[in-house]
Amino acid sequence: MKFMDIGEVAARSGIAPSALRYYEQAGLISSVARHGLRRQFSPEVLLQLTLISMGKSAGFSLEEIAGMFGRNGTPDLPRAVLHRKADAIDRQIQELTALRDTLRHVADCPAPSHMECPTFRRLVETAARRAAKPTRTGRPKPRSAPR
Amino acid sequence: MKFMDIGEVAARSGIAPSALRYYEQAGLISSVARHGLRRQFSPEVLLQLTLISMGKSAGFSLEEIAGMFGRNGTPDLPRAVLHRKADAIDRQIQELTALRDTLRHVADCPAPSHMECPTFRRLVETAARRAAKPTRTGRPKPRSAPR
DNA sequence: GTGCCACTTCAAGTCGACTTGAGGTCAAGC
DNA sequence: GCTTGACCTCAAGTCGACTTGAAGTGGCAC
Repeated sequence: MKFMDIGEVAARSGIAPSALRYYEQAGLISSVARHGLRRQFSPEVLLQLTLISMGKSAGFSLEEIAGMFGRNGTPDLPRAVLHRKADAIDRQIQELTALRDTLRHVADCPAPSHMECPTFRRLVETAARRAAKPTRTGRPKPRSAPR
Repeated sequence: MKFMDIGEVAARSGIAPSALRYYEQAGLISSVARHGLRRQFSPEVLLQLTLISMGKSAGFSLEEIAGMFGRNGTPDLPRAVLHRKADAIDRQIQELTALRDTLRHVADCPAPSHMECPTFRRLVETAARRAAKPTRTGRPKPRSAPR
């Protein structure tokens, strides 16, 4: 029965209390009880928060994450949907790989202007072709600087 | 000398004219001339826009992207910085891979509650441990829904 | 030469994901 | 029993990345 109040969850997860309240309101996590006014969280929530962080860094919105992992943190979607999400992530990994390779290439390529380097153009054009594939399910998103 | 005006760039790149003006203002792209009031873009810009899209889907902010690829689209950063960016992307690929594997696991695992499945917990905890590594350079970011 | 329409600028609005601030509550230690 | 400090709620603010709207401009087809 060792429950944590929001400050401890924040300390253990590295997520601000205000964000945790926001997540609760959004239905991503839930507190198991109150001690006076204070929310009490079960240790379980830390695992859920890890899942949420993973989803966020994958570029999913909180709404999408809520869709993947129900309020209790365990996904209750049809297998097919989950596999489609996984496929979307695979495509994103492809894109990231292309970007990483492009970056490493330009770091090492001695050509004066990369725009004229055939290897560079090939890397970018290949990425463009892949991105043009009309298989968009999970999508790229902006980031906001952590404050 | 075949320059394009903004509508054509938008059509070819799939990026809205308003966004292209915003990018120009942010110093991510530049028009080569004006035809009356109208901006004229060189075909080069399409490659730059691909680079920008890649960066965005990697979770970089426009400012970071502007830092990676100068106004002319070719990076002019020290090699070390570029390699560090690439390393950050590598870490993100790791995270995405973990999330994908977790998703595929829950799709196929017959356990009634994933929270009690040891494989599930191991996957998530491994990801948590990796995320806890204090090697943060490139960071995860939220996404806004495409409209 | 006139009308159309794709462009232009600039200010304001929107959206997601939080944070901040004001004002309030309450359990625990003294 | 009183203070303290960690929590509470609710409204408003912020930030990045755009979009929208109003009002104007100018090349080109007719």
